[in-house]
Amino acid sequence: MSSLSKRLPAAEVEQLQLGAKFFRGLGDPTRLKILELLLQRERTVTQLVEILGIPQGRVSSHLACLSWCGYVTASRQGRNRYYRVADKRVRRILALAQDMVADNAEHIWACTRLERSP
Amino acid sequence: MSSLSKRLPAAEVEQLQLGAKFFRGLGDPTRLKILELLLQRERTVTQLVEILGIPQGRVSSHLACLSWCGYVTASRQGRNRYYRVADKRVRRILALAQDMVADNAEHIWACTRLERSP
DNA sequence: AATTAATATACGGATAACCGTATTCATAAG
DNA sequence: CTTATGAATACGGTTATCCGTATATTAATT
Repeated sequence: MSSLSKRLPAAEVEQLQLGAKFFRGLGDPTRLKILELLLQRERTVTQLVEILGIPQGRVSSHLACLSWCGYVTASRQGRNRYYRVADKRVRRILALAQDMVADNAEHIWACTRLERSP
Repeated sequence: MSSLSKRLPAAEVEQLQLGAKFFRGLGDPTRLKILELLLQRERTVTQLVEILGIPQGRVSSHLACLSWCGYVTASRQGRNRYYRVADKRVRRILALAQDMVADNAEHIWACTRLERSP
């Protein structure tokens, strides 16, 4: 429970949780890499496994996550499943973020909210 | 360890981890609400505490997180500390996301990668 | 200097999310 | 119908992240 429920309307809290979940979909390096690869061209799970070098099940799980959030879609073709980026806005969001990250790289590492470096 | 380290260049993995961390900064409903409030106008910690109805330490922690990632900055004024959004791009990212969320709301709830609803 | 107000940090517990391995499901080929 | 290939799901362990409460820091006020 987001602890916001006390003072904020339930409907608004729900919207915020939805948004947060959406961003958490992008909050994993493997998923970011997958999106990057799918922005180049559509690909099958096996192709992604080869490039990423991680277990097939893991890749499928990440793709499932990306799919629920509306970042990617898939289509069958024989026994292969081709994944592609679902929405033009994905590219824009990633570009904007990359832009901001470039300007703040050193700081971001420190963001653990509690433990600090020294 | 992101498990990508095997096949991808270390420098690229680092970039991806940075990007992921950046998005995780937005992956919390309280922090999204704080950003929304700070997009309206600058505010002190106490003001945010009043609106959000959560412990002051919690708010400060979230602000610290947002600050490390470059989303907000602060300035002293007497014994108050005024926080404001640091970058125009924040508004654009949030708007894009809200847009996409609106189109995918039902799906996003289901994104737990493993456990499914039925 | 001592006190108060505003803000920041620390700590321990609870939950979510990731990982690797193993298994199941689906489609096509023999 | 059986086997093999591609993909999805399940499970247990580990780490990250959030929360509440408590404490420390900073600056103004008396």
